[in-house]
Amino acid sequence: MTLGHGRRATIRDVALAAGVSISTASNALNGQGRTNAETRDRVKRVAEEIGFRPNALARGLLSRRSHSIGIITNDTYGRLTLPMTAGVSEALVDHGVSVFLCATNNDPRLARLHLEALLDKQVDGIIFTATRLDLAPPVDLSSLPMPVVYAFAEGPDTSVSFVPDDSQGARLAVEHLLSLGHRRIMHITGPEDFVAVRRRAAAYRACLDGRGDKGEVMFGPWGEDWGHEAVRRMLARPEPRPDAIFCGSDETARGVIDALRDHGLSVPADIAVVGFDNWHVVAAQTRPALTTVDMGLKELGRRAGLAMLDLTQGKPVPLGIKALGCSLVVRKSCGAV
Amino acid sequence: MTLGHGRRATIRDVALAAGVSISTASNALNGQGRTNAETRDRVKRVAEEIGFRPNALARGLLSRRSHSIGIITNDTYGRLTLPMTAGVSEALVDHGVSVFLCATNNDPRLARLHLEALLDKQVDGIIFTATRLDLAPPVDLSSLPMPVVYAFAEGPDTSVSFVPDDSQGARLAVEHLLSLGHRRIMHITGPEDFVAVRRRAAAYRACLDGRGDKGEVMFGPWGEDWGHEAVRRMLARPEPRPDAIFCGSDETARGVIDALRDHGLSVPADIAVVGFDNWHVVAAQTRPALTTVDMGLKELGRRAGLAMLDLTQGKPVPLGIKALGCSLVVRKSCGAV
DNA sequence: TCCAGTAGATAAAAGGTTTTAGCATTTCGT
DNA sequence: ACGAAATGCTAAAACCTTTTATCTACTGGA
Repeated sequence: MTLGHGRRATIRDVALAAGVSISTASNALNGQGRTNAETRDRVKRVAEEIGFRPNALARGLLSRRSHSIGIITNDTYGRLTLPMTAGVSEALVDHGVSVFLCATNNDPRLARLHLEALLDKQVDGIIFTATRLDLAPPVDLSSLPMPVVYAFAEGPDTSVSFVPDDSQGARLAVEHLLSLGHRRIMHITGPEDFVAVRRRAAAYRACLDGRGDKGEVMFGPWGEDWGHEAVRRMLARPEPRPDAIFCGSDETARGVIDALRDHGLSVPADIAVVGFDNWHVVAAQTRPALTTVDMGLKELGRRAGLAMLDLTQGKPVPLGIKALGCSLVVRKSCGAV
Repeated sequence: MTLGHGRRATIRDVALAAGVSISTASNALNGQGRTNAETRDRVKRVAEEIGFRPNALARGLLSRRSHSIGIITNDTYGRLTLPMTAGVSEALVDHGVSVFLCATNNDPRLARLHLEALLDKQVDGIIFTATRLDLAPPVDLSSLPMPVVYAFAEGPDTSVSFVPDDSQGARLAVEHLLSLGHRRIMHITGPEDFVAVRRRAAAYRACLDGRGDKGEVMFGPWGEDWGHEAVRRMLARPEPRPDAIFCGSDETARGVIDALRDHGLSVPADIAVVGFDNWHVVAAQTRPALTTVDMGLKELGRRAGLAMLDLTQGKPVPLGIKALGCSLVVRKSCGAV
């Protein structure tokens, strides 16, 4: 900043200092129009010297692109949101696009407020994100004048959505257990009204069905307590005991492992356990550390960000719901190498 | 939207539909200048009908206030950031101010990129947030043309910072234990190079010092493992055992409680335990549920947001570091009612 | 009747940038 | 040497809103 006053340098200052008109300065800086190479370099040098950066407001006013997008989420405490947001942001920051984060707390009033602020600010697009796949946005997003992308949420068929492939993730877990020789595999998971829970359970059953095994699924509330309770019920029944448990969340898995230990059963020696989420605080601290399915949330956000980028640039993007593969993170709770 | 084309309604459309000039429309909508009451109402009604909302870009260009601020954080996985951001956002959304979230991952290149995007977008202010109090921003924030507020970080004396009152929080924990009759209170905490750790330890010592008790502090890495290890060391020593442990984090506390159980000691009957963070996943799931210190992160964010609001409106805000009180969340791990 | 004052409305400028159309000047081809 | 084409630059319009200064018409007072 070699400008005396606090004012930010404008292209006018550049033009003045370089002894050219504003249009020439603009052309030179953007490589548009016909410009003498010597002039172009001089303008660029001067711009650099006085620290000129174009005002995005003015630019956006004209180009109708604000280079910002909004993320609307219903999640305040962020186990899912923040990795996704980080992914989105990472995909976009190199293109000069910034991200407005709007936590609605599932409150329609708040959501409307946020949405109006976003519309006023002429965001180039909106990404909607939820804590569960089958949750509708707290405000109508179906007829906005800009593209909408759903991440970890399923939008209408005419929009673009990215979700983790729960079926494939569940298969990953079950096949891992099968490959280690386990044959009596149980599934302890969350409430059946979650679509993700139903998909994982269905995939689990399908995996076992090939072997003429119906399997057994216990639905319940999420959380560690449910893991304890489920183990209590399981052990109260007649033999044979399962030799492996596939859990619907890392928290449940932790509860299961703790409960098994309390009952004198060793993991993985007596019973192997697999989780779902790869939520680091939980999975890494479980004893033994948890083998679990990772949904790749950051990558999911990155994909959503890239899709949004294409949409704002008018490029074609395949519509519908795209399921992204999960990966298995092998730690100690299954006894694999 | 009664406008045929996808175009957003402008004030020009309002003026046309109401049969007045653009200036009159603007005056009527904003209650500026002299306007006939009848005209004013008609303009407002028309604006409502065609769904007019002023373009924030154009407005910002003129008023030099973009009604957006940036949050720069080095935290990607969000245990601290997201509650604070939610607080900031909550304080600002009612004033039409939106929040850009910039996760820098502590990478200076990324931080510079984000900062430049924010400056270009003419944000009205920047809030810096970190995962620990004594972490400098990965990019120089000292001479920006807009106000900077530090939340959960200590900025220079000439700026405005909000941090949790670690000393008071620690006192809360220790006095709770004292009030329950415990007399041999240990402190198991994080690495000594964290300023928050040193402050808590100092407050802990000061509390005991009045009773002629030096206390004992064990520093170590954060995390559950350290809790286990610390308990092992503690029990390996000659009697007398502590009758209470004040932990520097909930994770450590959970490790401590699990380890005590493994060694046949009961919490709270044999030893009481207090944590620090009130990180719900950890504190609520510990068995027994953890009594712990809550730093009020959301409130901290709210205060930072309000301060930013005042700053952008030119109101005076007291400079320096403001320590915000913590609160004690009583659960089961101390045996209090 | 004329003047001053006021109410109500508006034209124009400003904010910073990009783009279009157009103006000189030089170069090229014949 | 002359018209055509290319080169280098610029004025002005456009994006949308707010504000200032100005203009018109009317009211009331003398």
